[in-house]
Amino acid sequence: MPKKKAPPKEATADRIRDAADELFCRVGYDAVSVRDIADRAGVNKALVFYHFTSKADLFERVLERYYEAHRRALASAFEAEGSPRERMHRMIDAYLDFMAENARYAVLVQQQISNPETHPLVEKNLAPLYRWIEHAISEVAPHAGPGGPRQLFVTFSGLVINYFTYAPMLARVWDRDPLGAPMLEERRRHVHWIVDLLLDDIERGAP
Amino acid sequence: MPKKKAPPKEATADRIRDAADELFCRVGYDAVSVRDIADRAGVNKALVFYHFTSKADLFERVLERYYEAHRRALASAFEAEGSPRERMHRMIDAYLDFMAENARYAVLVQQQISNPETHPLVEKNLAPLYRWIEHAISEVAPHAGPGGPRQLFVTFSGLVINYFTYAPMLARVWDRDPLGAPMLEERRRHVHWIVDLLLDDIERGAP
DNA sequence: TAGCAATTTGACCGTTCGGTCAATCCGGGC
DNA sequence: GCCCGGATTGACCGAACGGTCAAATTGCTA
Repeated sequence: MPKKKAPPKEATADRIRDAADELFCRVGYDAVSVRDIADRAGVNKALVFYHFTSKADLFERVLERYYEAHRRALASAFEAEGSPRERMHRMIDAYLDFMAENARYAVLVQQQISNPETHPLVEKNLAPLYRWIEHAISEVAPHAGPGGPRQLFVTFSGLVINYFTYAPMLARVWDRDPLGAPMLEERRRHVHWIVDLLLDDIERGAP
Repeated sequence: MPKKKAPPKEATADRIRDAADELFCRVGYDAVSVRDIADRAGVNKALVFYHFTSKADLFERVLERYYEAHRRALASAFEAEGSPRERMHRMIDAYLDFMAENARYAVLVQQQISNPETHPLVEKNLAPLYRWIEHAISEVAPHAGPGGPRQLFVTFSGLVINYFTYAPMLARVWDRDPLGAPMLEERRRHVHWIVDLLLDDIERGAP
């Protein structure tokens, strides 16, 4: 019975990557040391460099998993049947669900986008995803200009992701947990309300 | 003739703070060393610790200047005369102008908000500002719920600030400079278009 | 010109960083 | 029992970090 020769071996690399995931998301890339990651994973620091070539490589692996999950969530929501407007609403729901499940990802992606040092990674992973979203939006808002897909992409994306990046501060300003079910539902209804208002006005021939 | 005894002395601390400003905004707090700051300011590293008690203190000074300018820009725009809707539009214009002039501030503020380590600073500087904005919004959208000031605050704020945090990536995805005058104007019209649509629907008694 | 205080400097400190390496551990096939 | 290759370890490296300090410089007043 030729068993897999590495039942716990893959699990070790996974544990390291999971530990890195949580720490990177919580305090950012620079503020986390490889020692921190190894400690949290319960392994020797040198083992991190056995399974990953460098700290930057480990970071890329963490990001790639998120990017791929992000892309799959949006694509499956948008590519199913229904009117363009229905598919847009479904895509926004999928984006909200994905962010609610991976709240820490919002911080990582904002860090990535705004840091010029990591732009090769952004170009490889995020830019194609965002080109695809902009294309999807152009199905419901075909015209260029202030109401066109270029601006709507930033707006729709910000409506969702900004809520999660603001969440730590909102928890202090409000008296309720912004990531709890009631507030998430309120946000969801808010975003859909806006999307419908914008699409209504665009169908009406504006602006 | 009793001159000021420090014509270039204040300028030294200012040069250090300006150098720190640019570097912190460009690559973030952790990725900048005190040596980098001193080199860019053209002074000895020890001089940084003569004028500021620590690297963290220097960072706070940089942030405070932005927070204060941010607060003044919004307050003067909103507190002048006009209907609530006019004042809301003016406030958004002031926010856009402020961000266009201090594009790097958007990155710093997002970093601050999403990093739990710096929450004492956020509580002291940002939270009061954001409480004030939410109160201002409640003048034009008094009702709670999905169309209420709580959600509108996140939305309006994100409509503006997210454009600037995304700018480095948008410059790669689009073929035009998102911070150039034409695209900034397109964004401005886009945001005002949305604000009017939302306020129209709220006045109509929704949602 | 002497003296004093504020400013500026270079040399230095202990710590932590990312990364390397030889040595050890361990389970499966002969 | 032995060996072998992948997995794991502790010890170690040079570099860079934030921060300190005594000494030197500067500019003003007497």
